[in-house]
Amino acid sequence: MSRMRIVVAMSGGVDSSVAAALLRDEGHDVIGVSMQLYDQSEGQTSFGSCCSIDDLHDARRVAAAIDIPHYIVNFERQFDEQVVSNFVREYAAGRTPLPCAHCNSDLKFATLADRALGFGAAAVATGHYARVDCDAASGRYLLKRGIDPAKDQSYFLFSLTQDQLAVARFPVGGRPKDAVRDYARARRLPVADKPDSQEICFIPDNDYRSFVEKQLPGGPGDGTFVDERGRVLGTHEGIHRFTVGQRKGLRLASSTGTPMYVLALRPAEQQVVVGPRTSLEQTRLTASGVNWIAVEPAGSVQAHVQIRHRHQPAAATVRSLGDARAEVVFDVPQIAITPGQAVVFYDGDVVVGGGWID
RNA sequence: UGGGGCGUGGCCAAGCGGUAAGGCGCGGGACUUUGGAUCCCGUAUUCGAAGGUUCGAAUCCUUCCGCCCCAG
Repeated sequence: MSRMRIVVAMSGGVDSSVAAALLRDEGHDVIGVSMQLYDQSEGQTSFGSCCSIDDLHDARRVAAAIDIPHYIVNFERQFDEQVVSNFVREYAAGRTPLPCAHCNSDLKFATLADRALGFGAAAVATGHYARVDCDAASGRYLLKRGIDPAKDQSYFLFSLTQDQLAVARFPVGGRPKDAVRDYARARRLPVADKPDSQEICFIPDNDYRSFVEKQLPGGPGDGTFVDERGRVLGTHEGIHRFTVGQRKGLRLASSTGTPMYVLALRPAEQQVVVGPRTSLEQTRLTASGVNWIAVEPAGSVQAHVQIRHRHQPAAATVRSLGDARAEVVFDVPQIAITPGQAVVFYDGDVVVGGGWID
């Protein structure tokens, strides 16, 4: 690979730090950039876990350790517009958002990529476990799973466009997590033994409910729990507190003695429909905002389809409905198909495409 | 003080003579850069109290205590 100027999005975690180090060691002209995504002036050190002031500091220390310039860009407004507001809006609408995917396609590989061009960079790198290949035959860029199946993050990247993939670099995608850790230690990066981040980075104390409630225009609306026949079983304090497939926190002791799960959310009626686990099984779904990465199929294609992060891909038939919509029919019913989550179609390691579950 | 019903772990609740289901909640664990997601494990030597019948009772009998309903 020829030497080029590359901007690396540094979160302060191990993966993006190693990504920067790897590129640096390959001889590229690397520029570290960290995104400031919320107002730090109020002294909320616990705002989130991946973008806190401590993380920014870690990123700066890593940049110094590998001798690259480091900048902090202020994307508070964009983050709020692209990610946070969508997150709140989705919950209010009875859907379960996937903020990480929006952050990737709408912020990191959009706003940040634009800024990178301003630095004279030719590519944007992140610490995601995924790979990009260029298909010689079609000339299209392909998104593929990371080598380490346990850490693969291609699911969160399904909505990257060809233009975005063209400039995307995922230096750790071809390595197992252990190797990334080892590299960080060998390179003496100060974050080598930092724990992996998890949960939503902008939610303090993992309390997304309070976060959403503070931003809901009319505040949380009370509603009822109903069974599949519509019988009222109890009351709840807001539809945003639930997601399809949820079992815990319902505080409903079923009369049948079998666990109750959330089957669906009805925002118009503020109803949470609950029922037995077997009622969570569904064979079909439709998706919107579909992004075809490899190629949009003329007819139906067989694929392995993932309906949530960490979901074991399931064999299914995928059909384009046109207008960025698609239908998926699984060979075997799947548990808890959840509106708002991403559905991603795979052909082996290759992401054929993906969309948002209706 | 006529009639009827009921008292099972923090809560709901099955069992109705054979040696305490299950759900909720709680505790712990696994998993995890979405989901107070899911999953796994644990959670009553004891069934309001005391006697009795029985090889054996939470389950049958007696008495007492405490609730609830109908009628007065």
